[in-house]
Amino acid sequence: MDAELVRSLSPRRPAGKREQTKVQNRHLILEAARRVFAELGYGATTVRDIIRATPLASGTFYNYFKSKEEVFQAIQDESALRIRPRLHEERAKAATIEEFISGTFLTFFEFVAEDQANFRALRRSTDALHVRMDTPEIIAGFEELRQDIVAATEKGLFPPVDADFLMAAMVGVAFEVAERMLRRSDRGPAEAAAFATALFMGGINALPAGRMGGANGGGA
Amino acid sequence: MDAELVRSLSPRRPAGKREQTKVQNRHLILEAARRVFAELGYGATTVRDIIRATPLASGTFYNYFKSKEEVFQAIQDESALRIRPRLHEERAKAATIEEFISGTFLTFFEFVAEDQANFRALRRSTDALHVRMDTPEIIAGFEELRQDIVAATEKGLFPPVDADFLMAAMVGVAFEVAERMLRRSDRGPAEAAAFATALFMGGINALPAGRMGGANGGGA
Amino acid sequence: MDAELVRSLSPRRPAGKREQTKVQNRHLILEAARRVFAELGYGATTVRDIIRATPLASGTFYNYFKSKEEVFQAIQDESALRIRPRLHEERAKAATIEEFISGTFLTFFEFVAEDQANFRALRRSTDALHVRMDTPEIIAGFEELRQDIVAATEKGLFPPVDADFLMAAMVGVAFEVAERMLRRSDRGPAEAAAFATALFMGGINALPAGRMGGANGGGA
Amino acid sequence: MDAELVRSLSPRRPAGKREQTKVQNRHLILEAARRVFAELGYGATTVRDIIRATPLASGTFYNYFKSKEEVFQAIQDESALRIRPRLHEERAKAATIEEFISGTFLTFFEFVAEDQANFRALRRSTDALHVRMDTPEIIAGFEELRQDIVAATEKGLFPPVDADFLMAAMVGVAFEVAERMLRRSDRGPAEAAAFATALFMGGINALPAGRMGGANGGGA
DNA sequence: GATGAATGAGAATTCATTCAT
DNA sequence: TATGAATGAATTCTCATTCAT
Repeated sequence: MDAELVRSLSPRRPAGKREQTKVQNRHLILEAARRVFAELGYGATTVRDIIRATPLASGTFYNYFKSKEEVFQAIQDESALRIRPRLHEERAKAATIEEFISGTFLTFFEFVAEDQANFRALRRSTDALHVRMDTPEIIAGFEELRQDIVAATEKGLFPPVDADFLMAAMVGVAFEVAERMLRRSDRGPAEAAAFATALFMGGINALPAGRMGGANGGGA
Repeated sequence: MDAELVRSLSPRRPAGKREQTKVQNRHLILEAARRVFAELGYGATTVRDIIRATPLASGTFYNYFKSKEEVFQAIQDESALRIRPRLHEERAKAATIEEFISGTFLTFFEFVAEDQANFRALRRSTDALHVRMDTPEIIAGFEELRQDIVAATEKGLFPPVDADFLMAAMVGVAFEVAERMLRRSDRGPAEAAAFATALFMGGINALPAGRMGGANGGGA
Repeated sequence: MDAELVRSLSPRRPAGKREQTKVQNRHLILEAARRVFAELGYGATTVRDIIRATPLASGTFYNYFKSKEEVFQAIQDESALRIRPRLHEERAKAATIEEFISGTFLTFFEFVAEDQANFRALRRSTDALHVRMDTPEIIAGFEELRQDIVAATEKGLFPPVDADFLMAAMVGVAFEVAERMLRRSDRGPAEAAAFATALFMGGINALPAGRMGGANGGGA
Repeated sequence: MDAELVRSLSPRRPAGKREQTKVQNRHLILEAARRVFAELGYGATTVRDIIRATPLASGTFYNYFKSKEEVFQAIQDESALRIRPRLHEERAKAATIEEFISGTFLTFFEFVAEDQANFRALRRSTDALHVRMDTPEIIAGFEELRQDIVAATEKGLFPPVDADFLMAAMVGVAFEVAERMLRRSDRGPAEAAAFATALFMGGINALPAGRMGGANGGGA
């Protein structure tokens, strides 16, 4: 039985000094990276920049991450990990289309508003370059939305839509409207969600039927 | 009469060899850059990569562009310059909401389909990183859409919507659905446009009133 | 008790291998630079030339110096640091003008003779270009001479001279005569110093009064 | 007989348009170079910088000079060419040591004062790097001074000095004091010359005998 | 595991110079 | 002779990564 395993199983060594430092260092790096990405933008940031924003030594970085890509991904995944369950839960408990739609958007916009620093790292205001990294966790989030749509359709909540396109549309609206919201002082998460919800509520019934749908008169 | 003089007076002056080469070289670089960006993705591409994809010498690159950012921007602007007038024209001649909306989306999706190579440069297939560079020309395109919405609203074509959010929503749907479309073999520009149009046609009347709107029961 | 702790407590701590290497590398670079400057002249020397004259990697250079200017300055400062105290001491202990003057020149010319390699870096034998870098340390040396002159004047050792011009004159003679000395086989430090001393000894009393001087009929 | 020769001999083609432009262009380059050297310092200046400061094309530069070194040398030579005859004349007509010495220094300091821009290019105030290029013309000026000293010695004007060291001393004092003079507002050419003259007048008789002197007990 | 200096490949960029126009 | 874009060698410098301590 190896030492690592013993330690992780041991109920009365809840966080050895080593583990604590490890968690702490990882956190230090992630926090530093968040700040640096937000300041320099993803493209211009180098591993050195991140290390410099840290009290740690350069070699230490590589005990935690292989590259800036990996840190970036970790940051994105962390966000996704925090919001995905909330979104899914909202949709799971939705009894109506409206609850499904508005629950999704309101949760998302509220999250973005709380988590601005992070969101801004993706879309840096000061230069023209937007970056979005579709990490496995984020893609899973998209896929989950798609499946929730399919499930809702099967429950008869939704008409037979093209779930793939609908998911894309919701994602596009969510990200793009979120960005506008952050730039405006007259619109908060509630207004943004109201807007997006109304758009989809009105539109949803008019949509051409999707691939998995039943008998329908799809097409343009 | 000397050759130079003759040339400068000639109304159809065939643009001296010098000018011709300049135009040609600029083109050479832009084409090479397009290919390289599509292959390696924006982030991984270096100026050297672009030069290598060119018959030109390294120094020559710098006679035309200062950095890869600048070439990238030039490429994006070029695309925007090609599509913007088409989009605007579609909307200007729209007599109904439907023409406005479907004209915009169909034109956009058709452009993307034709121009795949370019659009793909934004998102390298093999990695998760999306980039979008909002060049002045592109931003102007967004703004133009916003103003066209305002104008249509004033003409009574649209109900009093939040033009900023509506523009953002259309942009988000356009880009995100376009990407899906490119990945799917069962959906082309016509289907994508039909989907997006239906969504907005249904939704538009349900939208809360915008900032410039008249008396209506908007809000969350 | 761990090794690090032991080391840090040890009063004769032999400067860990790391520190040793750092000092050594800095030295390696300075030595190489001295050689290269002497051979190619300051102007023609590149950072690469210096690195090549070193067993180190290119990046290592930049851990120690930012540019060839900085290495050059370090070399000059090092020289100045070695000679300044000697010069000052000579002058401080001078009981007569003659000791002041001859002590300064003899010390300088002897230093130059010992330190030829360095001095020659200022002037490449094969071309016409002289360079002199007035580093802070060197300027401080000039200023120290000026102040020593002022002090000697206040002690009544010197007549009330223009200390600024006198300093300049001594500096000019020192550098220019030193250079001649190095080119001649019939004159060494002793002769050069004798020459300069005689010049200033004879001339000093004839000088017009300086700015800080008392009542006298100076001027041209 | 070649065209160039014919042209240069022809009395009635005092300056064909071609020649005029040539002289003008050469002048343009020299003036631009003077400005740029004064601004950037010799080391940092590139041929491109000089060309940019000119209305001419890059290729044109090479019709006149091979490198920045050559332009620099031309500038220095031009100065030397202007002052050398004046200095020599002063010394040739000197009936006494004093006239020899003071004529030399006053002429030099006046020249420097008039010609500041030029002189400053050599010794750039804003950074630490001094450059002096001993062009053939300048070296000839030094040598001329040495020979004038020898001649004056032979005429019995000077005691039997070490002409080489004396020349060096005068050169050193001239350049170093000139620089101080330019930095001071309370001392002009007259004062600088008075200072230098007094120094050398007093000192000269005390100097050890030189190499070319008669029987003397020179040495330290 | 942490440290941080060394490494050296390679990226960005400049520059003197050429040469077709 | 003037022009100015093209050239590509050369230079500066950064960076991710390693590894002895």
